[in-house]
Amino acid sequence: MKLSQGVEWMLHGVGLIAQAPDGVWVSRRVLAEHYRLPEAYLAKHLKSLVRAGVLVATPGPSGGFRLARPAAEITALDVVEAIEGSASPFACQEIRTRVPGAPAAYRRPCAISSMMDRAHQAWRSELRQVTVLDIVQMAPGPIRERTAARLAALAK
Amino acid sequence: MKLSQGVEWMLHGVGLIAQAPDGVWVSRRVLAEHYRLPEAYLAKHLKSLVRAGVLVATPGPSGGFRLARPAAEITALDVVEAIEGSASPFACQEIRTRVPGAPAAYRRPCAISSMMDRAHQAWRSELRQVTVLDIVQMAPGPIRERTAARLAALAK
DNA sequence: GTATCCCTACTCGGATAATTCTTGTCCGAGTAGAGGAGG
DNA sequence: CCTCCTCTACTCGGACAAGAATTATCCGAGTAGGGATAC
Repeated sequence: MKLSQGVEWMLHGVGLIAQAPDGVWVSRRVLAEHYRLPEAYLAKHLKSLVRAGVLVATPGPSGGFRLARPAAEITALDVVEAIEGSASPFACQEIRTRVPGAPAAYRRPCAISSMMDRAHQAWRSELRQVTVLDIVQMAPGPIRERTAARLAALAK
Repeated sequence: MKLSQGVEWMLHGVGLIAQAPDGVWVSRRVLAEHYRLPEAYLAKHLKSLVRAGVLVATPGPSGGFRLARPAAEITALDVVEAIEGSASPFACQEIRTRVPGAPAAYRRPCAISSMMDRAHQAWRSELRQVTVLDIVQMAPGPIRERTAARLAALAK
């Protein structure tokens, strides 16, 4: 079980985009240089976030990305599932039906599958309780100020 | 994020082994035929469970596997982590330190990493609350009886 | 009939390929802004 | 001086390779049980 490293990139990245002043679009070039990440691969994950409705993109010079909704209304789960998908990591293949003498279709859902689903929901619940705004506010003040100054310089 | 299908195989498989009478060792051949699974690949996962101390193996004719502890003392988490490892699916690479002007080592842990860890712990907590005994007892009675009869036949 | 020995067959364990998914990269379509020319 | 046009440069989006992890397989080391043999 392994999460794509794009999850970390985008959780940080969305936090950065959230700090951009109104009217400023953060391009993937700026994002890549800010975190020293491969720009080409970053594009793939940003595209996923646009598809999921978390970010909005605009082309052309001074184009880039901004949040589709207020930072307080975007949860970490939205970001994670935009990249990883919302499917449970456990894919039940109903191997219990392959036991000789077992019915082809059980009445009750598989207990193991139910347990794994509960665990998955618990995991999602934790991520749903944290918003992008929370992530931004948890960064140390000095760092946040420096970032704000750098983003403001883009609006010139 | 995807779990190995071996997780499903082994959660069911350990449940089957748990139903074996004392002195009966369930071989991987029996297990593979019971669930119609590829025997060779099954071996890999069974080996992981032995390494993790969940199962005990013995070679030779009428050899096989049995539980290393009472079924009530083995949790689903033990089985899952025996196969998938206990590491968090989120591997924080501290990209926050790559931001220009950021300190090389922060005092506080990364907020995003902490959040992902909390989610992982919530996931583990759910799986820790279910024991192998629970899994066995959740199976329908008729199925359980038929399985018990099949396992008893191995002791002849 | 009983004990001993040998041999067969079955078990698990580790080392070795094939396949799928993640990772990584590139180039093309489209657009906004700047600069120059004309009025 | 203002307006319009053109052109450039920058943006995102989709299609295309490389690497890693999972999936799948095989064969060898070792052991317990059964059968034959000797007593």
